[in-house]
Amino acid sequence: MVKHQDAVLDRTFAALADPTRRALLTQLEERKVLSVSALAKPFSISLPAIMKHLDVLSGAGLITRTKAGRTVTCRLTAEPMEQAMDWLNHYQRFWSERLERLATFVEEDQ
Amino acid sequence: MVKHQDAVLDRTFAALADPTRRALLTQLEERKVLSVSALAKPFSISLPAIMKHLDVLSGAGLITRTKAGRTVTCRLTAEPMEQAMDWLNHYQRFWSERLERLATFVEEDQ
DNA sequence: TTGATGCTTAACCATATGGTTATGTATGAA
DNA sequence: TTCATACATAACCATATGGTTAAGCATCAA
Repeated sequence: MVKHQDAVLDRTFAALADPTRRALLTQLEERKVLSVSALAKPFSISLPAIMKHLDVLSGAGLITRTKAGRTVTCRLTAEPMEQAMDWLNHYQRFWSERLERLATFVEEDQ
Repeated sequence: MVKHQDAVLDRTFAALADPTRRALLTQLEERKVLSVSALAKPFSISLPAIMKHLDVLSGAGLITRTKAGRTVTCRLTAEPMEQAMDWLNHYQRFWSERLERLATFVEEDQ
């Protein structure tokens, strides 16, 4: 059942592939919680466009939204990023190997 | 000039957002170099579909293709993944902080 | 209660994405 | 030379994506 994990990576990487969405996440990392309108303010695109980005982000589980009165506050839930990191980490080992092999080629040690 | 780096992340994350492309990269990590047709064999989709995925991967700089005679061999170039890792790493610090704060709440140490 | 604020939904649009089949081109083998 | 192999290109299709404007619905303040 790798399928489910696959879908998580699909949604996580797809969510991270847009600069506006990465900027939204960065905002949320700097100032812990923000309302939807506060999040939207720095951007030149319309509110509905921001809403769609937030839908994608919460669909990927990267943020959570809680409604209090008429304002919705967003906060990071960075856990899915950990899975993305784990996947990429596999390849970090690949570069490391390449670098090590290069190093071994120059000087012999164990 | 963050714009250029932005585009690299766009293309890298977008490339990684597809399970077929991730599978292709995994193939290339396991068996160092592979021809296009060898890469395509395990998949049920058509060769042109695979070719398009390879275009995306090399467009993101994640693979390089070299032609020898009539066969094209592909190999990993994992460097752009490092940038993706760096970006995600920023957020790993965020989780770590949260976990540390939780830990500090339980037991006091420096 | 009236109106502004904060978010949501709907309808629409252009372009991108991920796939197909069909056809073309160059190379290697017989 | 002839044919199969290995890859490339073209034309097409359905759906997804990222944006818009317009309109709607709660809620808080006056």
